[in-house]
Amino acid sequence: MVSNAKIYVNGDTSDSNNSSYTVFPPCKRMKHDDDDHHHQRQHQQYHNRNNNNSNSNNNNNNNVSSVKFKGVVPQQNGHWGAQIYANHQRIWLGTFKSEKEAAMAYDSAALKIRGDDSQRNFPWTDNNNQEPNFQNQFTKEAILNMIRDGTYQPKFADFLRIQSQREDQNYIDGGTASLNQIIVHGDEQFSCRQLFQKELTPSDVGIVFGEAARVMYLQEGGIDL
DNA sequence: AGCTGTGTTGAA
DNA sequence: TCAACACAGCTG
Repeated sequence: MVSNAKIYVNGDTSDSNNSSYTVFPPCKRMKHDDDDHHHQRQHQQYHNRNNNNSNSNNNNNNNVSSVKFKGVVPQQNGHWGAQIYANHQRIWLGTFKSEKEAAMAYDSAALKIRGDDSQRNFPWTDNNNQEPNFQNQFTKEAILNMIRDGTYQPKFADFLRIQSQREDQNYIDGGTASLNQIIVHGDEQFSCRQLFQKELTPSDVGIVFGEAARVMYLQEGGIDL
């Protein structure tokens, strides 16, 4: 259970603002607050299990939550274990501070073990639909080990980051025409290329367009800082 | 001592 | 296949 996990990119698009947020390694995370449970109720519709016993919401006697995720089991101390079964064996995926993390661990393991049409806890999103491509780089054992040691999510986040940078670069490389596009600003007209060559500082470029544009700036003869 | 993960069992 | 439960054994 050791990692330097920083961001968690899997799953939850019901987050209002973005698709990534700060996390801690498995079993090292802060307690989740109530809005976490709102998300879980939504997901329970997707993962439609236990719909019958709606009165189980009043979990009065013990630490077992009313919201059940597939492959997630409560631990004595309030933590959550994740597990998946394959060929008559339980594969333990680790323990987590929140049900949601454990449920995400299950989804990632299920994707590798059972494929992308397996039943999962969270729906597919723009982010996690790249997950099969990410997983194809690794063996099943490697994926499971990453899930267990907490490095899976940060590595997947790196994968997504690199992917989006490549897309940015492709846009610039293949976008010569758009560089020559004329922009009208007041009485003045200039091309996008002129903007690159004359108007922007490296920091401007970095802020507005990110790393890919910084490379473009350097290719155009800009000076790196 | 606290926690993790395995052993086991019964339900689906 | 799956989760509930108990607890052995590991770790800090």
